[in-house]
Amino acid sequence: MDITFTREQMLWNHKGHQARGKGKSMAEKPARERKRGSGAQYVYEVLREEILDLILPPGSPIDENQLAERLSMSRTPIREALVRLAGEGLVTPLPNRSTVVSNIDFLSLHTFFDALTLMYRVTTRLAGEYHTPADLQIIRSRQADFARSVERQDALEMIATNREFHAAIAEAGRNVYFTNLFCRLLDEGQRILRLYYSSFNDQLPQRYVVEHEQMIAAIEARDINICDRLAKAHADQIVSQIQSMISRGVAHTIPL
Amino acid sequence: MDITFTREQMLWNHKGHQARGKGKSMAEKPARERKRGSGAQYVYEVLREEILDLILPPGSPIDENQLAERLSMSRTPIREALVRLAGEGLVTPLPNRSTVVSNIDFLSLHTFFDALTLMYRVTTRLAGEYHTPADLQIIRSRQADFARSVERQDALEMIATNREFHAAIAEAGRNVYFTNLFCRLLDEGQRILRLYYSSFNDQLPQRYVVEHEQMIAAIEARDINICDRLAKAHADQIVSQIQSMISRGVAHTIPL
DNA sequence: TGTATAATTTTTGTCGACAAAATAGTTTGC
DNA sequence: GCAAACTATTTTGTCGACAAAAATTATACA
Repeated sequence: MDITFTREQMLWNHKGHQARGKGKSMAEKPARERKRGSGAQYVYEVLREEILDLILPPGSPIDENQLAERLSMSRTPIREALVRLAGEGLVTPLPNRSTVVSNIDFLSLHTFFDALTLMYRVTTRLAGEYHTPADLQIIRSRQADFARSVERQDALEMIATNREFHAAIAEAGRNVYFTNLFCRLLDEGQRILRLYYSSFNDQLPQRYVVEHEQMIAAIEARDINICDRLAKAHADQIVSQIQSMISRGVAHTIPL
Repeated sequence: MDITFTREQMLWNHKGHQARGKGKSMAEKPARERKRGSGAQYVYEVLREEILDLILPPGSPIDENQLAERLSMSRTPIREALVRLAGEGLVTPLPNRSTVVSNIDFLSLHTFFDALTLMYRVTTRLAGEYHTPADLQIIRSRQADFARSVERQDALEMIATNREFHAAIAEAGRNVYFTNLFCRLLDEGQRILRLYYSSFNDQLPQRYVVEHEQMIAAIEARDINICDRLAKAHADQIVSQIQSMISRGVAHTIPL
């Protein structure tokens, strides 16, 4: 039940929407004069964003030569970026064949939801325990960003700002192991949500804003039990929304 | 409070004990005639093992040229392996300077223990939920290996077989996210335990054997509450042993 | 003698090239 | 007309080379 795309759909996505987003120029970068050592990092960031935004849809092959030409550098830093992305599971290298963007395995979603829920709980709990005033300030700022995108009914931005909000909470919990896993899960979740983002414009986001506020209050009060309960409720809410999106089956980025 | 080594200690470790273990030849590999595409994988495995066994101690720099010569291949596959290891946190790349084996951060050990304990619990719990008879067979086999190494009082083998036992339980839980994190934590734990393995020959391992048996029984009975409780007790036991080892401060691989 | 500067060596990050594998395309046989 | 075998092209994995950066050594100067 992996999601797959025909070659036409892939090309549609890739060519047609390649240069949208944060005003990237077609030439993609002035070419020469990059800082030494920043090459692979840059490729990594570009690819990561395109994968999470589904500009590179699941299953699509990544052509090293083409990328090298587009970003005007040699294949070496591109390969390094691909190895890193493979380590994070965003990309799957097929031996002696092209590397492809990892598929979204809908059959193992319960596994994903289990991990996501537990990480919601444990990071919020730890944030209640270890946060500093500076952390709270950042968290509140992220929450303001999220509320603004809900105001605007911008589903895509909601997904991104929601991610940043919870990532900030995780940071306040000060456990790299949990933060790393949680961010990986949030990334994976972003890919799934992007598939269904047109369903994201209902009454639920407003509820999320309220729940976020409650979580902030619980964190500030350092009441880890309430943190845990709120996080679990929030996670369950999100999980059931994703599940209902999937069962309704309105994937947005598989058009035509 | 990161652990550091003088250059002499590093050389002692590296040169003196490099070729011990599973009968690796000094030449390290027949050189030519490797399968295409296996190069980086091989380097990865060699480095990983040497890092976990502290043959390459924390903080020691990894010389790409030297490695390339030792394994008789070019720097390209070596760099790929290093990127992968960096992704797993076993190695830390210093920009424009050599990559070093990641330090063990004793100041953040509580963070490590938190994550380890939670993963012990959740993987055992999930194993109770999702295991198959085949899983149980593997788990029992790993437990037999562990019991044998306790019998032999071989502390180094205890560490390895204990790792495999719990990894098998995690596999039975069928959640890649948890399994991945757990294995990373077990690897990190292996490095710490190796530092103190001489303290590992007391009465505790026998107790671990018993606790393992109880966990197997709970998994087989599919009683996830007992699974959870036993896993927590087991984790607490191990954590407190490591803490007492550290407070006693008898590091074995920092000799002379 | 000690310290700051300059020259030298070592090491990393990137590049272009090449051979093994796989893919695509063409020819041959039935 | 279709399938199998062969050829050509594309693409990956690896290599050696080179330049930028850092580390090391040598030199100048107080």
